[in-house]
Amino acid sequence: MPSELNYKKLPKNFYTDKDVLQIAKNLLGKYFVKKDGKKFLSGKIVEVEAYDGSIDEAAHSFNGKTKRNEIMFDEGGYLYVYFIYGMYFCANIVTGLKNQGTAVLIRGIEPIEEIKAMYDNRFGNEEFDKKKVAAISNGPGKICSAFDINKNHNGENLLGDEIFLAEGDKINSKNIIATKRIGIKKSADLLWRFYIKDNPFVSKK
DNA sequence: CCACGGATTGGCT
DNA sequence: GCCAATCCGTGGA
Repeated sequence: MPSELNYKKLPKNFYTDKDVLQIAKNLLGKYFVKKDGKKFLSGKIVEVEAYDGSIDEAAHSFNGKTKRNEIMFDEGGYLYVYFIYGMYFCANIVTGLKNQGTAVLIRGIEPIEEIKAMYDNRFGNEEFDKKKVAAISNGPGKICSAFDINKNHNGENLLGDEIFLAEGDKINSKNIIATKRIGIKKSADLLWRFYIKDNPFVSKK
């Protein structure tokens, strides 16, 4: 079990030196960490989707820069948080070079540290029900609820100490499944969703 | 088990 | 005014 002292933060070039599809796959197995006072909420990334505004109509960046999506046009290493369906937030990792408009949506996380704190963020301070653990963070809106991520975290620098990514498990490429992305109508046939085979915190098969 | 629809706000046509 | 990179409860098989 890792302690916060052991987190080895990913360097800037992790976010900038490869194309968004490669970075999406590389993100699987990495730790997502959010500082919460003296504690660190953390989990392992198990499901992601790539978005590329240069060729992908589903990307928020496809129609150019706006106030909402401007962080997607910055260089890699920032958090892009958007509000959806009047109720939920979703968190993305911005990748690539300035003005590229590429990012990776985090869709599934396996809780690692402070699981009860994340459970309470999701369900309130109710009695712990083991059967609900799988529902803590197996979806993009659920992740933001569990980690208490909202519009205030849009633009967060992932090289800082509030929210960052860290080295984690090495995932064998034969255990990475590629499928169509969830819940989009445009550019729907691209196989740009990647997840770790058989992990219970993947949102859908 | 699966399919369907309601919730509820802000961004952009 | 339309509808979205979602989630959850309901109702039927």
